[in-house]
Amino acid sequence: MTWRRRRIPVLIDGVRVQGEFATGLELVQAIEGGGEVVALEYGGELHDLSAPLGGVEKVRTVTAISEAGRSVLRHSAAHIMAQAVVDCFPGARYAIGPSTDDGFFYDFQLPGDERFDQEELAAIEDRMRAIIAERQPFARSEIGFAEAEELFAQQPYKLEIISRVRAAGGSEEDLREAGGSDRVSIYRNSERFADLCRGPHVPDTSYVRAVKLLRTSGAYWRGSEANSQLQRIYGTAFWSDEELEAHLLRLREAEQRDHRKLGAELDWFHFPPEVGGGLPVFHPKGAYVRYRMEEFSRKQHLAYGYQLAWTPHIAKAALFERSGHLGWYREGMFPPMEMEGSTYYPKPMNCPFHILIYESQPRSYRDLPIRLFEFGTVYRYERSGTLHGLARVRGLTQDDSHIFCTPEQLAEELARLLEFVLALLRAFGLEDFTAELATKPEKAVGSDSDWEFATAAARSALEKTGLDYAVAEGEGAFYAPKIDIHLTDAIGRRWQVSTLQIDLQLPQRFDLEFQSAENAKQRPFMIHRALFGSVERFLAILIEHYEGHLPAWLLDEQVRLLPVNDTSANYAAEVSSKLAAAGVRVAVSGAGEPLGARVRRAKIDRIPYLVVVGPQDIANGTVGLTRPRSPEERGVPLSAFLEEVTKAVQEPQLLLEAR
RNA sequence: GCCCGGGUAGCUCAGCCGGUAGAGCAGCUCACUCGUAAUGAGCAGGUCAGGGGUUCGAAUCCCCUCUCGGGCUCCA
Repeated sequence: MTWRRRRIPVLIDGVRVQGEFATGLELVQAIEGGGEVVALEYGGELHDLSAPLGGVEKVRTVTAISEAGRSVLRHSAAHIMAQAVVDCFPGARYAIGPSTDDGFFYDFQLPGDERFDQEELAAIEDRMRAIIAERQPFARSEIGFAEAEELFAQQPYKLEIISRVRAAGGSEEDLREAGGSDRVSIYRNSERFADLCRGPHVPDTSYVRAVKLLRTSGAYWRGSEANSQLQRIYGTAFWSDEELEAHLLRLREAEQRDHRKLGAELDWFHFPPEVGGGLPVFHPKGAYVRYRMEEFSRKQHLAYGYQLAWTPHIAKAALFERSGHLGWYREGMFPPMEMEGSTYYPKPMNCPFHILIYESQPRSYRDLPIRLFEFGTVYRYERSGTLHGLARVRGLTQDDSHIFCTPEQLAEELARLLEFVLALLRAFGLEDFTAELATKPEKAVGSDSDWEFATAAARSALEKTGLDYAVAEGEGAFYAPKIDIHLTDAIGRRWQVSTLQIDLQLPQRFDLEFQSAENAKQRPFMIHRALFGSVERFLAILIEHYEGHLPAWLLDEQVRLLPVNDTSANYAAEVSSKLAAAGVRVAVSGAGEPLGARVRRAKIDRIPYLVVVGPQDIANGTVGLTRPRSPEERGVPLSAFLEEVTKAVQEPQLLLEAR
């Protein structure tokens, strides 16, 4: 196909460029920094640089270091890996190989159902480098179904994809996916390797400068256990070695922050096999941190118009039948227990219990909103392979609350709630949040008008806070639109913490009502919400975010006093009792061991304030002070030290005006 | 649950081709009294995850179970 050369100017990233460009490649060669461009965006889609420009007048460049550019680069790296695997394992079948947030993967089925091992990974990586050095072009072409089926005759997974595209036929989306109603697109790197792919790709393999294969795992075809398990290889690729190194460093850092490792090192908790997977026991120091977290939270809730509730860990089957949990959440529940002819279940959620409190007496509009709060421990069956330290457990404590309000109050309650969530999270020193509004999924209960009403309330609450939020269309629970709060930690990882859900189902199932001002029976709205999410998971996030150096107010030991020698012991005791009198939690580590060893111990224990006192301090009325993650400072006057530390270890103040 | 990799002293780990177990740290005892990340010496510490099998002989090889870790979300 030939295209007429164009003389009219093209707008590149908003800048007018004059010239004759048949393809994107020619175009980017004409601009500064064009060598780092891996694809172009026009007509709302990404395109190969090699694609003919046709009548395009406006383009945006996609550079290798942009997020979209990285995805292109990594997707190309995935193809290179597949080619390398096919080279190393003739007869290997390749399934799918997308880019991911941090890299890419590709799934394979090896001849004789072989698995990859570590040395083979290195060999594949070497082979990839050879392919990269060959500068193989990523050549796109479009072929008919029949031709594609012939080309991929030995590739059953590709055939399956082709037949799906073929069957999908008419819909807009499928046409876009497949690049045409009667054709599919393929990329050919060399005579030896072609892959079915929508693209785009970098112009040739040499664009993939820095690549690293990371791990292998099993993965089901199309993610379903009903299908065969394939061998997946994860890798990552960057535009430069420096970027790759920085990424690998970040991975090592993340390992250092692993709350499971730090939890053991700090002696905060562990998971005894005797108790069972996903069931943590908290040791004194870890239990203390929990206690502080929970007490702080309780205090804030009480000041902010919540009432406490307390409910048991198990209940009869009838309650969960009525709530519907036995219908739609049965697989997430622990198995039942029989006693005195009744069947009991450990609770997977607290809501049914709070509803029983609501309906324990007739309610008037004057009573609403009713906000019930509880640290409720729930039990959920999580598959053994999904358990992960405190971040994914089978017994967890939610800082759970259910708010019952009138329809008129809903928007205001949500706005208040969001304000409260953010204030609470900020009190723990967390700052970087985003929100996600999840809307009605295809399979949902409740009327459209209720969904619209609830979703609009959620949206207006989000607008009010000014928080950045994304809308996840159709991602809501079947019974509720929800707002999820995500937080970005110190090394850029995203965690979901709080969740706010507007329940459209339970008030109906339990036939909840209140007496309105017009003396009519009306149904209340119900909001579920957890701010920490779960205490366990939130603690895990704090540990990883702070690398174990949690804010002092949460710790059972805020100051450790180290007398240099025994003659300093009395002075240390004096300083210690002054601190204790001021409400500071302090311990003394006497001169039984050399000072260096005791300092080391205190640092490993991550005690925020380290205080060394010796003869010079006795003479001058001073202390030697090491603040969190700071160098030591000698000769700090005792009074100044007391004032500073007493202030620094204080719990955060009340967050919001009480209501 | 499934795939892969582990499980040796409280912790971190060594232990080859099968010959019946070793280090550092932690612990205990004694000495040392010290100014910011390990003072020295001594002592004690093990059903090599559990069970079965092969073998003259198993931490080591084979099978089963338990348990821990990496994945199983990203759809050409």
